[in-house]
Amino acid sequence: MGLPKTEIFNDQQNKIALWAKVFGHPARVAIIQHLFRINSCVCGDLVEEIGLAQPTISQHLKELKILGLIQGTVEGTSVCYCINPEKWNEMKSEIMDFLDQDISALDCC
Amino acid sequence: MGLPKTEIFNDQQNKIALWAKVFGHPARVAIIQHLFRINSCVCGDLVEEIGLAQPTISQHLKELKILGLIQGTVEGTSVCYCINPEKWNEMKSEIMDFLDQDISALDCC
DNA sequence: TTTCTTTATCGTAATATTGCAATATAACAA
DNA sequence: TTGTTATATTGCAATATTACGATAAAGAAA
Repeated sequence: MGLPKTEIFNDQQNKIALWAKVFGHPARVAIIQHLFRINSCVCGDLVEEIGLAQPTISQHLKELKILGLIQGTVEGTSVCYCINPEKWNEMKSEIMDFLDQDISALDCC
Repeated sequence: MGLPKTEIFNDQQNKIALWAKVFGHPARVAIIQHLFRINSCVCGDLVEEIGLAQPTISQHLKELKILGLIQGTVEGTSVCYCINPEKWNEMKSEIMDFLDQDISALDCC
């Protein structure tokens, strides 16, 4: 035990859970916010910006990269990261579909 | 180690991470979807509906309850769960604020 | 009362996540 | 070549999460 039983859920449910999980840590939220704020790619300053050790940041970047939300471009010695707009919009619309259900008609106890 | 360093992030970042984390498991996504689909409260049938053991469902319900997204009303021997519309909308707008940033202007490498 | 039904809690095993020191890698500079 | 800089990977310790059997709690039914 200890592993989620993904096989008993449908693709949509598993996908939403995967998107949500990657935002389930404030460091990854902060990384995304920083990429939006500077409005371009970022090389190197994330370690100082976020305040975690370099290997830790690298690991969080990897998780965002695996889902395709960010992409890295090698620029000489450093790597520039930026948001992948297509993936971001794909994720956004899937999350919205889940969140944006009509709640006004709820007939509750 | 092993514990997230929440103190180095701001309240908004931590809150988004908390909301996201609760949806980071497909069982909790499925529970919410079921509550929306039947459009009323649900007593008892979640265990058969989801397909996990009763203590496991109870635990997932508790996590949704802690964040206030669902509420339980005791009905005799059973407990009826339903979505809390106010909390749902609060969560939704906070997540939307995070997701709904302008990506068209991104000047990337 | 006793029994049944329903949900919550406890305890525990298995796995996942977080964080970082140490080290590896890769490109540039001298 | 050697050194420097920036990022990735490895390895490991600490904590968190997931899942469920056993059991508790509480109201309903007999």
